[in-house]
Amino acid sequence: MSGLHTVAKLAGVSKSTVSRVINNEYGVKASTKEKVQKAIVECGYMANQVARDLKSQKTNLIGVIAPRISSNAVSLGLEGMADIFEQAGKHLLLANTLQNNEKEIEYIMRFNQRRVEGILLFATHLDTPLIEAINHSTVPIVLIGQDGSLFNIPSIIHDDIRVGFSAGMRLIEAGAKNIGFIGVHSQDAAVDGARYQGLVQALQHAKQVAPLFHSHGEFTIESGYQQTKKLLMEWPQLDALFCATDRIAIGAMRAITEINKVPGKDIKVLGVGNDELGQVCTPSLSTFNYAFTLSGKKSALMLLDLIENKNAEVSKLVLSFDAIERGSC
Amino acid sequence: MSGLHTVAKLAGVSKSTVSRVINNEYGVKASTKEKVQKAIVECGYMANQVARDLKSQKTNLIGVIAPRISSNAVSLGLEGMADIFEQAGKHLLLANTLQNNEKEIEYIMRFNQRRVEGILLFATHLDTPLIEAINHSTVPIVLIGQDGSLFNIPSIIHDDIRVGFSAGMRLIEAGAKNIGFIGVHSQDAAVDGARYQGLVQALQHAKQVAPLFHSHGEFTIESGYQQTKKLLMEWPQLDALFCATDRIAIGAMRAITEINKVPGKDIKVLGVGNDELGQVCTPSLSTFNYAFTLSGKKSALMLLDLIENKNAEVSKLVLSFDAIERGSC
DNA sequence: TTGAAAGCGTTACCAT
DNA sequence: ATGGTAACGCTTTCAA
Repeated sequence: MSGLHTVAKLAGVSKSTVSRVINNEYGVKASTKEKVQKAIVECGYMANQVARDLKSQKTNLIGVIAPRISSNAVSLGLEGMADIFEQAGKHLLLANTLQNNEKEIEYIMRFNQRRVEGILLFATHLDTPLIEAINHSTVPIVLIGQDGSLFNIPSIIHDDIRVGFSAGMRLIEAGAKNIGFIGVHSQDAAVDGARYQGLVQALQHAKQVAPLFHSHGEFTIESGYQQTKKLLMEWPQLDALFCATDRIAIGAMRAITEINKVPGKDIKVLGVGNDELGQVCTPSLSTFNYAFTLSGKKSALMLLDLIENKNAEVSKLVLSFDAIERGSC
Repeated sequence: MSGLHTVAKLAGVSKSTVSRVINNEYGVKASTKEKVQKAIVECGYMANQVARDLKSQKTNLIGVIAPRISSNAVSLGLEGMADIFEQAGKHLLLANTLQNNEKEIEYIMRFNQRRVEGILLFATHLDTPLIEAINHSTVPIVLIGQDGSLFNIPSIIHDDIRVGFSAGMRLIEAGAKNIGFIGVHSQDAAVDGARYQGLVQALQHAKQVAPLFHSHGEFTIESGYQQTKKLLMEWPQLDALFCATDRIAIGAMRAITEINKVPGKDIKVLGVGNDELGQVCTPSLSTFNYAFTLSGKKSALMLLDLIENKNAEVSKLVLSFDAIERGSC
């Protein structure tokens, strides 16, 4: 691939002049400009962004680290941030960690080496090694999905405690007395911890007995199904189930249906996220609408702000949600 | 951010020596190695990959261009390719075009400027400007979802004609006489064109009348719903519907249910893709399993092959599918 | 075992 | 209006 040098020789001018033509700078005679442009097409010149980045000390690159690209929260979030960064002229460097915590840390380092201007991190946990890795990062990092504000990490989160609280209130209003909770792994402070806490607070607030159980599993329909199957045996008095995600809730409804109980009648079910799956299943799933696309946009804007003004104007942003009333509660 | 130079001064050695230590090269005295390593941590040195890339003329970067990140086909495909590239030590540069054909071409150029080693392009069409852009690319490009083999563009495609044919046969065997087709936009030769063609061939093969209609719309549930609503008025004799995607089929089933007909009984419905939505809806959707994750993996492998051995060993790869029998047919 | 210097492809400054 | 040259941060060759 030919460089500036080749073009210069071909056009009989200096590299400087070619550079000026390429960058549309003033002070180039029209005739030489043409000569150069002809030479450019002749040898199929294509600017080398790597060299430019080195020279200008600016890459226009943003790193994104996700635990699972194909999940609803991530793929919608990606879509939102891609939109913002596209407008800002930034390119996206994407890493899929498959929930591997070491990879997460490795990519923070690799992206720093690549001189990205900032990193967006979809998090499903937040432990000491990760916090340290984030603190060691030269470039700003915005956390999505976990609250890192205690450690001075700018974060975009959903209102997880309040969603748990609202869920509790909705179930109580629907007449539930024996409420269970199905979460995910316990390291996930947002999805597993906060949503459960909110539920507990609602029950206390309404002077009801504490939740029957707090079960832990995966983010999948299958996991929701398997857990519920067992839990139904164990807790025959169960009359309401709050699930940390819609997929879990959908699995739960299948298990409930299988023992000839009716979700929404015998056992109320509530999910979180407003996954499209909940619209088409039977009964349709009552849930909470989480603004995933918006979380991507907001985190992108926050990161851009952090990149431009080195000091953060906002250190934490809590996204609201809407209750979605459907068949299961 | 401090560079090799700073470390060198701090350790009292030359840049060359520091470079050797960083890259674990032989021939550095243990004592100096230690000195250097101490200096490295002291000034928080972090290798500059941009400079390395420029020097080595190698970026380990792969560009991915997609029309819609959050779609099933793309997000699963991304997941598959991310896995392969991670193992190969490549990083992913991601662009979301939102179906904007010009952006597609723009990103092919931008990625070339960034000196990516190859590009993976999820395509929903293939017109002359795009073909030319691909031919002008210095780096290899693999097409996903459209057949570019006529133009010598390496492609990974699904067996779209055969899926249409199979759909036709399935519907005929189920007793259908009046079959309609709902596709997408007509520029999508794979999803709209090939799947319809296959259906036509099946009907010919079985000596049945041609499809009642070939309708065009979007890739959404809503679009499937709206189209079907109209089509049901227009074609009261309709007893089977082949939809180019599962989402369209799900929308169609809703419209059918709304006029008090039963999908799978009064009107057979078949989709394509095996979206999870089809598992949970009622009736569950009969469809064809498309290997989206695999398409990502295969395209990644094909691209890597193209990057290493400049000549392609395989120019086109057609992925197979399985029939999924559920409630709607 | 170590260092000096060239060079990767740009841009920017200083001359002319 | 144009050219020469240094510099961005690194690797690599050649010498010492």
